[in-house]
Amino acid sequence: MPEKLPRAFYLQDTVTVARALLGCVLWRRTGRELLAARIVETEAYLGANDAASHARRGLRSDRNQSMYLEGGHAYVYLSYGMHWCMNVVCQEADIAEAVLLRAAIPVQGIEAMRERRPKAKNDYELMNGPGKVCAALGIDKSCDGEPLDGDSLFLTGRDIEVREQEIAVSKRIGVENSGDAAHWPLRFFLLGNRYVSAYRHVR
DNA sequence: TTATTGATTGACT
DNA sequence: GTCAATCAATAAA
Repeated sequence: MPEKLPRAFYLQDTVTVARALLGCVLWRRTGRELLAARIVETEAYLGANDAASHARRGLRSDRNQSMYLEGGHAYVYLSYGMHWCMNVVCQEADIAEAVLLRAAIPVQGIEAMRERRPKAKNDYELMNGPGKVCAALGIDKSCDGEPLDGDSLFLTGRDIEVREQEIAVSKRIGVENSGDAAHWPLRFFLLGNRYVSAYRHVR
């Protein structure tokens, strides 16, 4: 079992964390199952000054309060009233920056993932979207605010090499109505990787 | 108080 | 390409 990422990892610049998370592995234990997924797509959300963030203008609510935790915790919220999405919280407490996990490759427990994602017709559809990552791994409200070095939810470092030139950058998805922030280059993914979301647009 | 809007997904034309 | 599902947060009234 690789080492869990240390707390200091999450206190780096949030864009640095978003890039560094590519290739890292997210682990989820539910009962006797231990599931693992390699992250291949992330998006950075930069707190109060980011119009696309749930914490824009310093907004606080029951939903987003875990964004204000110290780096190294999970922020899990319900998207469109239906789908859970998971963020990795960054920065010190009260700085609401986070990285959305948008896509991953199955590493362990793929059969359990297929059961949780019956609509996936092939392996690259299991977790090629933020709601699908949470569905496949059984991540829901119970994970919100949880530390990322615990027993049921944790992250370990890269188990593959990732060169800087393999990291592609684009604007974020689904935030068109956020003014200038809609165009900020804060989405990061592995170039040409079949498991990323919206693959057809960036092949 | 009511209306609008999503950090999405999947079904359908 | 279009659109509905479904609900919490926010904006508007």
